[in-house]
Amino acid sequence: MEKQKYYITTAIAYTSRKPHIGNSYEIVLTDAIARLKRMQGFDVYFLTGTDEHGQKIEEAAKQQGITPKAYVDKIAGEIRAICDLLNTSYNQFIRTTDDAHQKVVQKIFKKLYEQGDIYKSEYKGWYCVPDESFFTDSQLVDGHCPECGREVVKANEEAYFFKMSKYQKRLEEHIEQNPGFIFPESRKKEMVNNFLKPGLMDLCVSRSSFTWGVPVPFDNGHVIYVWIDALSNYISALGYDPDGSSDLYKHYWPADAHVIGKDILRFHTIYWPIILMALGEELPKSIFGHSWLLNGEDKMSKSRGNVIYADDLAKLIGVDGVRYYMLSAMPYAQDGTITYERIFDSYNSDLANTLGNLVNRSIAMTQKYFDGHLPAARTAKPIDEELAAAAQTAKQQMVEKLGAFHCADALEAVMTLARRANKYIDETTPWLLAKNEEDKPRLAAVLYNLLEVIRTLGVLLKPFLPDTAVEIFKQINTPEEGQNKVLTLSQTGACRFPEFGAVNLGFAGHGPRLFWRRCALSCRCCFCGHAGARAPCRGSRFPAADIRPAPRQRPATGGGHF
RNA sequence: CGCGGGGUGGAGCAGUCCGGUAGCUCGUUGGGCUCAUAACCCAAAGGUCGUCGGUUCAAAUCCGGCCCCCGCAACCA
Repeated sequence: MEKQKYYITTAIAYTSRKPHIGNSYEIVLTDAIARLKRMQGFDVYFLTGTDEHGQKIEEAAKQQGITPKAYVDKIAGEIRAICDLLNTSYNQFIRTTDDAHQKVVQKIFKKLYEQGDIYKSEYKGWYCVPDESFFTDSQLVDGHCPECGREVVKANEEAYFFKMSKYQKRLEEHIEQNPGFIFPESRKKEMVNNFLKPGLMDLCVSRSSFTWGVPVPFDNGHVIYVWIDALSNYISALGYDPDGSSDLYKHYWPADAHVIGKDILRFHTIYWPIILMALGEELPKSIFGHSWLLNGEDKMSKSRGNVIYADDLAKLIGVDGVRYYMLSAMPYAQDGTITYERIFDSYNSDLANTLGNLVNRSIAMTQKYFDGHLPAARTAKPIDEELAAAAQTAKQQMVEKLGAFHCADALEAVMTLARRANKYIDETTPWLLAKNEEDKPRLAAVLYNLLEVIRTLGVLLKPFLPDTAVEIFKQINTPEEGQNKVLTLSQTGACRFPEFGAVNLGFAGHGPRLFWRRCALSCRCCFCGHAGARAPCRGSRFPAADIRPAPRQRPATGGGHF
């Protein structure tokens, strides 16, 4: 039977500057979903990339005295490096400066123009002469230029417009008939109440005030503005073409999920579906507007000086440490916060104490008592079934929650299993069993069950912490087929492990390898290394990374997203 | 009255749709254990679930008023 396809995308990141950790959240979240879907047997295609045109970039490049292309090449490189650093499993990284993309964008624009959905008119607004910039009514601050505060003059600029209103009714019907189209629900309400209900204005889809963009194919001096340029990436990447699309496109479109930030919801839930309607293409199945990761109370920004970058953080707590924090600290539909103290606490208590220590102590006992090879004679007891049941619950919860984008809840379900396993150790007291020869079969069973649960944790962690999962499998010598299935209960309710015997440790004599070492930092608030024990310091935030990073990590590189 | 979300023990969250002993993680205190990473396990303290009122045998959960916080309110992306 052919696999069911699943096409998921992030927004493409704007290449204006190096992305901070809040920006990087999106691709990690999307990656977790993509990995889950692959585990579930879907034929997944995961797209990400960069949005590289526009006035801001043109200006930024000018300031640095380089060409826009050189500028975006550099930033796009940084963005991609961060996506790679964060171990995200995208299938394609599209750039809006790609030739193929630009050609498709031009074709789309032409098609829409020829069929009458795009028309030429005037963009009425205000012009700030010294800044050489146009502004709309709503952008003005007290009737003055929002950037310099000076007087603005009325100005008209020739521009192309898209007839949004023409498709409004169809879009409203579609949203109504497809309850899962926009989620979370609160975001959908915002869009419907703020934009759809009052009625859509036609959208200005070209600019002539700057040149860094895809040229309008039939009108010199105009470039295609961000909407059609950037949004089209989702189809151009697959090989959409008004004159006949590729097989890849036919196979994967429509997208199953667009994962985007709440700030660009309007473009994805209104403009984009309408563009697709005009093109006669299917609409995406769902659009998820995620919330933001904030630094304490504030949005991260350079001017506030509170920016945290994923690559810096990874030097301290490893890539999976960063992923773990992002994925566990974000509530479903509310903004989450990142502070050094919270990073420190969640890292130590979840990854080091609960998970890392569980793996470490279980393997250590297996080696200490059996030289790493568990004998076949094993005695089961009823309590084992509780452990197996906990594993089942964890699996079911993880799949259900992550599938619904409730990522933190999904991870919590996995950690709950790890905690249950730690408790099981105390309940079964293997160190006492080890003292009597006649208890050896029971001891073997206990340790086996632990290793099975650890293997299960490895499987369940794959979407979230891919490197950690691999490390777990390696440490307990898990064969390929054991890396996908979690343990199951037999019909009689007795504990039955499908890969019984799979965890025959192959490196007796070696100690377990610590991989989530507890961070013993002197400063709890900002990792600055300040010596005042637990007292908060007022030192600079996030300086050098010389404070005992997690031992395993990838090379640190640049930054990523929008 | 523009629209929407939030206000739950010290901190961060779940629960609210489908009313019925208020839950989880961290932190704190006391105890246990010793396989393990000053870890793990157990127990306890700590909340009138923003506020006022209503419906109900019963409300964190339903209804209404009010007070705070946040997001959105179209061409910066």
